[in-house]
Amino acid sequence: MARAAAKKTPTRIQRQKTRAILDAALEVFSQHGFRGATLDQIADAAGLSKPNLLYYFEGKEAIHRTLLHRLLDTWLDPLRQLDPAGEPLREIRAYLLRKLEMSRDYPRESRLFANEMLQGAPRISDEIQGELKALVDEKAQVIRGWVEAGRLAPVDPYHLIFSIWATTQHYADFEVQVRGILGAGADGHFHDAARFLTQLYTGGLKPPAAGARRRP
Amino acid sequence: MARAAAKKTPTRIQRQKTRAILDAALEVFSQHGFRGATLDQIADAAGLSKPNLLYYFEGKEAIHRTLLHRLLDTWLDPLRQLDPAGEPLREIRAYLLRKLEMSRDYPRESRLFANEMLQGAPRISDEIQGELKALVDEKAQVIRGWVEAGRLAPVDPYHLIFSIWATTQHYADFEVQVRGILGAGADGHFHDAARFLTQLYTGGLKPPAAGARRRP
DNA sequence: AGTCGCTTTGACCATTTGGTAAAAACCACG
DNA sequence: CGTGGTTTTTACCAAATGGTCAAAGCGACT
Repeated sequence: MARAAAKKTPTRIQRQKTRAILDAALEVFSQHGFRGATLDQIADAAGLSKPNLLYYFEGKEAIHRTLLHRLLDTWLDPLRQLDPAGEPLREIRAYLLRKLEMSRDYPRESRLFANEMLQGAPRISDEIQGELKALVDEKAQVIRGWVEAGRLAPVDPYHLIFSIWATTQHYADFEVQVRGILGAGADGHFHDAARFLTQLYTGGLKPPAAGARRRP
Repeated sequence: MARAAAKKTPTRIQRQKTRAILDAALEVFSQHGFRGATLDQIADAAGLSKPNLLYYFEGKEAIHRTLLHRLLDTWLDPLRQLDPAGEPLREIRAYLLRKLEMSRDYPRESRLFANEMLQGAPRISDEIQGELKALVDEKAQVIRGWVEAGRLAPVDPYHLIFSIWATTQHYADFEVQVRGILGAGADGHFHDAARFLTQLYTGGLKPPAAGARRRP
């Protein structure tokens, strides 16, 4: 009994099917949430029969858990790259843009994560209070350092990070709303979002001084 | 057969039970999503039996639909109050704070809405492209006017609104994450959030000019 | 007190859904 | 080409779930 659980070198077919299943599951889970998704849907999307699906994974939970674990790593990458040695504003802007790109390129992952958070993170609360918190604490320290050195306006590092998460992930998680309001037009809105957010974080909304309009 | 559907004046009991049901349903739907919620859970939370529950509502969908419809109205109120005659920055800040308060005081509503968006808004896509879009278009026009009058930095009105939604609702929708990172301490973080967001939208992150630290 | 209409209950159903068992089909490798 | 392990399928379950129905209970008003 090989049963995917085994740690032996996986067969070509095993790797192949496992990937297909995870991809299908990501699609389904991210759209319907854990309970809303059914094994039949996933099996169908993966092009397998339900029992066949269960040959590769222990059960529904196992698939979901696997997805979530893999996701967290990718998800935190942009923040990991925040360079303490870099120029503060530039670093933050770069981080923001990386996150925005992730929302554009991996909306399903974003929604999977959002779903889990909404339900109270019953399946990854450990990672949140562990891995995630550790990284955020570390980077918050970096930002605090910048503030104390007078290289950044005196802001709360944690809420700064939250706001970046919120604004960027919004474009993936609330995509229907965004499209519904902007019109179903091409995805050009990601470009506009990048421009807007850059300006917001850099300069705020204060109007340019009265006499100085057009070219500073 | 009275069946709550009837438009006649509702009985005292009818009003009372209907309220209890909707409140219970809000609790359950907002935490588990539409498919994740069960009639038994809702009936239980409302203190009724399942058949009794179904005496007041046509079915699961009907309850959900009712909640969503009522919600939308409350939800858009803060934006409706944005006053075209007010001072731009002050108006936007006030709007932001109103939204933040809603996240603090009505997190369940926020999550219900978020859940629906995540699933692709299958049950309120009409309202989004209708009522909601109309209001947003109107207020975006107001903001655009402020920009053109040079009373506000030249920003995209739509993305400005999106960012306000995102940052404020984040505190309700991702509450577990926020608490997990900040520590389960008192809800003081809403105060900090208000302070941070005010600063972000007003002045951005640029550090104060070198010589000018402490008192402008 | 009696009665008519609103409210509640208990017993049931049909479907859906996560999951299992065992046989059949397949495939790589000697 | 046969054989041992890997995959896949067919046939089933038991539990959960949305929903129905008819009978019983209750309450307000005459």
